[in-house]
Amino acid sequence: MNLLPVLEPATDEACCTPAGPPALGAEEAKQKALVFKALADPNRLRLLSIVKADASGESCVCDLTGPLDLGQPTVSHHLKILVEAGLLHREKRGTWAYYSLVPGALEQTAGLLATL
Amino acid sequence: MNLLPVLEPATDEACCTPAGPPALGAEEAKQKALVFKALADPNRLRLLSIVKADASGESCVCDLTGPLDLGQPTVSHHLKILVEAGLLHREKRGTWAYYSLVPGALEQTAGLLATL
DNA sequence: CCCCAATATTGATAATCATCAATGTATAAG
DNA sequence: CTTATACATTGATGATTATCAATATTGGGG
Repeated sequence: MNLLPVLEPATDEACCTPAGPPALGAEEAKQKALVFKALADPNRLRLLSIVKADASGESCVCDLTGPLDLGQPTVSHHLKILVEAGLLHREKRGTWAYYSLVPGALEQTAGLLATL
Repeated sequence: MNLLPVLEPATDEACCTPAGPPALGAEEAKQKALVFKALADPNRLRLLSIVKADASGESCVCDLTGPLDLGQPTVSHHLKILVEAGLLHREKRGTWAYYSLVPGALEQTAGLLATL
């Protein structure tokens, strides 16, 4: 049975750094960029904002085409991008599709910036 | 458009809300999208990460063209976008240009998500 | 002054994207 | 079954973007 070194291992080259990740890998960066790509459009930011501001916590497409000055297919397209980015959740009830914020998704995205 | 079922408790709907902004205006959204546009590229995320990970807190262009598989003009272009977004600071000393994180910029960007 | 190294800018090109018109799909009502 | 409504998908188009090659600019020696 070997004993643990009493002092810090002097041979370790990374003994004093706060040990953040050395850098962002190519694949990791590509993955994180996907979320920011979804946020990199003014109309998509407004969609998130409207859904978030709604008292019921969810909005249907017909409630979203009005505030934005966009056609219905364009709004559907943006909503799909937000769903694929993991920011919105889609639930179909009857003829309507209700979109709501994925709980914690915005906070998790904010966390991505801290762990760059 | 559609009628919502009135099943909610309906107690204290106005008195307890934190009174966040009702929604995001078009101009405000356009402004916020600019920052996320700058973050919506894998190579720019890696640039930020490398600058942040550097022990000295700053990196010159010659330190950034290696890790990324990009030419020098492309790296300069990305750095310019990050500077214009208010995320990086540029300081020229001699022939070299040193880039460093703008203090608090990442945290402030994270805050944008909370105030959507 | 001339030359070299580090970085920035310009111009061109291919790829991605936002938008709309037209069409497709599913569900509810009659 | 037929029709209408809510939403999604497709195809096309104009705009934006990422990248590189070539060139310009800046600053430091000789």
